[in-house]
Amino acid sequence: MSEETTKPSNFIRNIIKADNESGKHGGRVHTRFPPEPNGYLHIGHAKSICLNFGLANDYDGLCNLRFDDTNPQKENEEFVNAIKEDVRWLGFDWQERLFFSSNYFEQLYTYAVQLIEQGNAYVCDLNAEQTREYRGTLTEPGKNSPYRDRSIAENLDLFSRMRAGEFVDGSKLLRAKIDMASPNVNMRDPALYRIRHDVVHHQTGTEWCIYPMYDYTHCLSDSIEGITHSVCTLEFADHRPLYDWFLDTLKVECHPQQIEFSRLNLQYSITSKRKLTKLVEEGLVEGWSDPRMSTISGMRRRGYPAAAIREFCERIGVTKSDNSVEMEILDACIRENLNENATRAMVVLDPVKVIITNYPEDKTEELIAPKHPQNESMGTRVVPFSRELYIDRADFKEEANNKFKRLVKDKEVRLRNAYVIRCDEVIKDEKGEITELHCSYDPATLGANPEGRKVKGVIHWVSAAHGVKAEVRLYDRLFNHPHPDSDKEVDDFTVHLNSDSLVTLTESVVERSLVDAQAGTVYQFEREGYFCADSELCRDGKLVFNRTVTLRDTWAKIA
RNA sequence: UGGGGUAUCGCCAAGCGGUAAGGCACAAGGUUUUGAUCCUUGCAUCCCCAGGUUCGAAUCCUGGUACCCCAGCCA
Repeated sequence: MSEETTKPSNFIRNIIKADNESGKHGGRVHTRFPPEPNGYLHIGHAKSICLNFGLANDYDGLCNLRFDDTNPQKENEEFVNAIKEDVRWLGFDWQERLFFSSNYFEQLYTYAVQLIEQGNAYVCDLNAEQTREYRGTLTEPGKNSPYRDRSIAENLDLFSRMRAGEFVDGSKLLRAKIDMASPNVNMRDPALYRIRHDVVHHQTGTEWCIYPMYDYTHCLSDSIEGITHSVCTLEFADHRPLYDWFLDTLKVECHPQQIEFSRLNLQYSITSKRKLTKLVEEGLVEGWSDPRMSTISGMRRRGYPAAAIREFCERIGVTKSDNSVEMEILDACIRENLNENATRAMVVLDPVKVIITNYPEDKTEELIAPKHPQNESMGTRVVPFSRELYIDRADFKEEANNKFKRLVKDKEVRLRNAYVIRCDEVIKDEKGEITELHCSYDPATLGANPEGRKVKGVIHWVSAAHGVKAEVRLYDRLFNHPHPDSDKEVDDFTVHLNSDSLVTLTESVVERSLVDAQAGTVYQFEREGYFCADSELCRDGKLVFNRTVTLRDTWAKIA
């Protein structure tokens, strides 16, 4: 795709268009997605991934995957691998451009030495608490560190000894010498390097005992990679002067442009890595890929198609304004995709037995049903019909007004893809619970409307002898508060956890064609919703389906 | 008068001085062997507020107001 694109405009695309016209970066577009491997990616990252890779794609540019791995205490290889898998699954390709900030540690060290030589950085002996005190507050300027005016020679010596491991953690810091009175606290002599012994970095092992800070590392990594547009979220806008300061002060050739956009806030979910980590670590969910999680791996296991997530990221747009996106937009994207692509099936979630009293006991018909009612090319499936069936308990009432378009005692209903039946008798146990419905079928109604009467209701069913038992997991939103992580009334967001977010059905019966369901495949269980064969729980012939999303249900609103 | 950012329909969001796109949601019809899908129609005389400039302002100017972010040796 070139610049002549149909994608909706946004302010970043406008900047790129203007840059391309003025020749600012030589007409190049080179972005990067820079995750820190300290957790799994979530829907907010998906927005950033789609933006960065999408921009590169639309303007014939490139997008790198770069792990921002400067804090070995929180990072590990598991996260690196999970992130790569998620980005790839989302449909993006970094080709040979997989990088780590740690690839540049040596270069970064050299730049730091240059800063010291230029008199732009110094080694500071203040401890953490003192550093904070010297920094001042938002409304009061800070004051200069007593170590600020060490000689260049002393700084050079100290810094090389920091690297050599002569000093203990926290005893020294390399700091930029900028302005302790800056109204922007980020400019008050920010830390460049801290000392960290006793940690093994997932990429560099124990080679280093000093690690560079984000602000220092990020801009230079961008510059080294020849990034043109360094897109990040709004909270980094205050860091932009620092981003530019490092690049200007070091007089590097490539000076990328940092552009900030607002992060996604999805209602009834959480997009904070720290809080998602808490859910996992405290066992409040079944791991990072729990289908209720807003993680990419959770959504994948839930059955959300990658294309639907990409479409969602497209629809919500990119701006700098605070937002609160309704879950309905995501749901609409999921349904739109799955309605078009998912094979149809009949599944009885909560079975009650139906006996067709006028149907021969030993007979079975192999009825043919389309895999998709609007798309013949998807083919057909065989649905066995016999004397004993299951229908859903919710699809029967002994008495109901004619708004209830399902089975009612002494009334008729259409069995989807099969015959019209009438309920003649209701059998109950001693507790009054319905155990069987005795019905009669009209043999003339297979693929034809009954003579002289209209049957408007259609319900789904499964042949008792041919259906297969399965576990069905009904998922709902994980939280029952639209903004669980910004409710100032409570001190712990977990109080907003929805206790009904998972309802497990163990007695469901699926039609025979589903026994071979491949993990990850999403089906439409007609009249119920979209369900995905679980990738972790379908084992040894056991069938487990996750509800991806329900069908739109206008009846539920009325009833 | 610490700094930075944002304010257009319930939600998201175009708009860049020429007279308010689109999507979601919602409402009303039609088709339908999924109360699904699909189709049709409706849905901001008004763009945070108040002044001003202009033939003309959501777009420019001035002054307010509200909300978000920043004081990690996290990113």
